[in-house]
Amino acid sequence: MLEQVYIAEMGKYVGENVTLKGWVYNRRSSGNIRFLMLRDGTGIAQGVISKADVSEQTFELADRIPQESSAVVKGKIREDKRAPGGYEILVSELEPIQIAENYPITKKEHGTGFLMSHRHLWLRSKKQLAIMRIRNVIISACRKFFDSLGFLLVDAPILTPSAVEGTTTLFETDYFGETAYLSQSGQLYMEAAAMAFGKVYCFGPTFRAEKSKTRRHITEFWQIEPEIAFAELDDIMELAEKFVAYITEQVLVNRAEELKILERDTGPLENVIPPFPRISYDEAVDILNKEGSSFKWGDDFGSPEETLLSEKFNKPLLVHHYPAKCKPFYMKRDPQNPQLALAIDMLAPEGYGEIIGGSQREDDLETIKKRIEEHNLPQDAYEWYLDLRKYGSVPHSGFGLGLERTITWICKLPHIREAIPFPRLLEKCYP
RNA sequence: UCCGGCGUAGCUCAAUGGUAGAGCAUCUGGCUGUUAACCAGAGGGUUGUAGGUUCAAGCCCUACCGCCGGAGCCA
Repeated sequence: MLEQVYIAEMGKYVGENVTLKGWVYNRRSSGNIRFLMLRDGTGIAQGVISKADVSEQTFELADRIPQESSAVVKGKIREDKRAPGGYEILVSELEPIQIAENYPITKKEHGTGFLMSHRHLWLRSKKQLAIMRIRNVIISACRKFFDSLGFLLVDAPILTPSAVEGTTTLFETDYFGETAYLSQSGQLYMEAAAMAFGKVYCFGPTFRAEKSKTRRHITEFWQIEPEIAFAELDDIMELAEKFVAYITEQVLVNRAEELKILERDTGPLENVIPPFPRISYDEAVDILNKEGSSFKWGDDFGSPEETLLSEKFNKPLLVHHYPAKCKPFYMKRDPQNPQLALAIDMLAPEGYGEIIGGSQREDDLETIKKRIEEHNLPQDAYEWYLDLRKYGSVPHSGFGLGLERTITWICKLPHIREAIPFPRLLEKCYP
């Protein structure tokens, strides 16, 4: 019985001889006993090598095999309280696959610049694995949530002919002699899809060439964007609440171990239960001014304002009815007050800022034509978009959730760059 | 793009303007249950680059490059 067993499953094989395959994470020794920590992506196992049990070469190898060497280990599994994880393998054979060169990431601390330039290796460490496992649960939760509500997943194109906003923040690329742009949102296409299928969402990478150099920005990030025909602002506020609560719950239920590795205090996450506080932009401005901020009505919130606001509440915060002038052309104006847009943002707690942005969309043909003009956008690029208002236009609404910002908050990471396997940052595209 | 901080051993950091050090990693040896093991020893440096001030510069000045943080920007 010598087939490969994954470390996470070790406990099922107590007393049996098994084969583990993995990489040397660390090794320790004491006299005639050697301890080899082996990782395989599912966990870390302690291998015990006693001088009496193995050949001289194997014992010698166990003492010298460098960190991150790949190896096949055979031996008997047993339970032992002294082993991290409660189980260990009594090694009878140790077969190296490749002897690693000097591994640059050592057991002591490293600076961020160094780690980022070794991102391909940094991913092997415990915390990075924990983050990626949480990311995976969040992605599954997003899909499960919308699928279970009868939404249709519709993939938006990544190469697009036009900009949703201006053209300053787009990555440009040559498209057979024409200019194409990397998508910064699937939203306009989701509006078309919603008119076709009712309730839809897309889930894919989006790109922004902004020269933003903050802990909240990467140039390539993933968004989940639902769009719903006949839905109004209140409907998507409720949906956004349930959505974020579901994601949080899924992480708490399925990734308790990983949250512990990240030393994440789960108290604030357990509190993420609807209803969330909802305040209007006007009320938000009042709060800011009361806190001594010199923020003026009509401006959009920057990071300091978002942080200040979200720290006033112990749940995600919904802010609605923003001034129309700081929001994009497709948002519907409030019929009660045309100065305002029917827009919402959700700010994550603990100072993590905006994780959701959404709105009810403008559904009147003449109004949206006027908006396109006002924003100096090329009308011909939006002909197909205007068609949606010509053929059975209905009220509709949607929002986008930034995946990496959500991960950053749930894991309480110091910077968004750790929330994605290979972050693309301002002027940095390596590895 | 702007503001601030920092660039010293493979890594993380020390070093009044006066002989460049420590921990980890590496190498050698020791230790029969280690938990980022520990103990002893060894090797490892054109102090980011280019100028300048000074009897003397890792340290002071200028420029450039790089990294970090923040702002602006940002469905």
